[in-house]
Amino acid sequence: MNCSTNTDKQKLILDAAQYRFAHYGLGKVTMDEIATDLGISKASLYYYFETKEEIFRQVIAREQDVFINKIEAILKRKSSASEKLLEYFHQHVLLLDKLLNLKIISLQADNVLHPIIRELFKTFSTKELVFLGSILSDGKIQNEFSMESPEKTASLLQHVLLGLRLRFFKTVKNRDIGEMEVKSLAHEIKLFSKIFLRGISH
Amino acid sequence: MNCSTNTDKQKLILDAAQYRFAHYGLGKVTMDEIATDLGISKASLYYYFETKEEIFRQVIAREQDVFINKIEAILKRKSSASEKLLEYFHQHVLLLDKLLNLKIISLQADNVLHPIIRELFKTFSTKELVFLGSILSDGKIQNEFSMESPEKTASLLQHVLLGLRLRFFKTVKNRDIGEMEVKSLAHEIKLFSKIFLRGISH
DNA sequence: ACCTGACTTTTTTGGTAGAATAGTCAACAA
DNA sequence: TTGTTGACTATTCTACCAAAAAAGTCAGGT
Repeated sequence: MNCSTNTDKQKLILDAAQYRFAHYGLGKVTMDEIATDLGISKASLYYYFETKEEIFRQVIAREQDVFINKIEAILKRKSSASEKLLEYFHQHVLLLDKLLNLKIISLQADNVLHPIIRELFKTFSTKELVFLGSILSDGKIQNEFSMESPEKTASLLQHVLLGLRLRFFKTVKNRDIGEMEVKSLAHEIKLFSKIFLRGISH
Repeated sequence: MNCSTNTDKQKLILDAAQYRFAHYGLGKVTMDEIATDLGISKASLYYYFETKEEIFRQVIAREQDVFINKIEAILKRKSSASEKLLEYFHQHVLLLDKLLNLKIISLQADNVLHPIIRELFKTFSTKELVFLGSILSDGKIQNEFSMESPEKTASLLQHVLLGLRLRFFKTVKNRDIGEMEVKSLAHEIKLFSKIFLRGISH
């Protein structure tokens, strides 16, 4: 679950694994390769981690942790709800970039994540939804936003963001996604955020 | 390309094929089945249509034609740009329902449409974009809407709609999508349309 | 406590034979 | 001439298996 209780050695392994995953994705990285990168044997990896999947899981978990922490820091600020939302959009794009490099969000259609990793995304998504809901709810209370249901609006917002991403991957899919492509998506999200904010402003 | 120049017999074939596709999808319908439904031989089908794929293409084309016609009718009305947009959203959901029944939008991940059918969707998408662009552009000229680029906004709108759809299919995927599920998506699109309209209103 | 080579088990891959289905055509009928 | 067909061929899908690759285990060494 947590990744803060990892030993230094475990962190080194996660680093090496992350480097490999970033290049080739989960399916195309072998335990032997990771081990060789670290100058140890494959069997040693199993001393520190139960399975290969568990390593992958923790690599994702680390990135998500970073995101969640940043997000919680945003919530504590004294800025307006609008500014918080904009900052959220920004961090959202940054996280996407990270996960993209890890080939976690499969660009291919065969996006069959193992249940455990799916679960990770699910709990992450839940946290994110709570976060969005509280920004919107706060904004409503402060008379900065105007909407019927902050919960439903938060859900919509989350769905639009995920949707734009999916749409994007679907059409780009061929060739690797480079910086330029991510910029393009970021740009679209920016335009959306403007209209959206205006749409819920009081 | 067109399907208005079809003979009566061809229309009957398309009807029979559509009925089958609606139940089982392209992959699970054989030419023999369609032929048997019509009480003719498979060879006869090839007298009227080049390939099985061509039949499927024309089935889709018919539905898209209906949509485009309705859309063009909307454009000619004297209603406000906002009302036109809302009507567009409405028709959009209806079309989705139709195509869903035809199992055209695959709910599975393996959404590998044949290039020809992909092309069909592409030209459809282009028409749709022009349509959206002109509504937004008109709205801007009439000082009803306020935005920097109607073209980019139209594109965003299209992407959001497609994205919400993709997101929806991805999460529902298991089991067939029934009326209830479509209602749920329609509901979300409705909420989006409210916020979006407010976001671009002058 | 940490590490490893040698091992077993599981998963992936590639090929292939047979079945299912798309698509063709010469001949027949209206 | 237009439409139809049974019998044909060509292509694609499926089920299967054996070999290769990779995951995962373990007894024993430092």
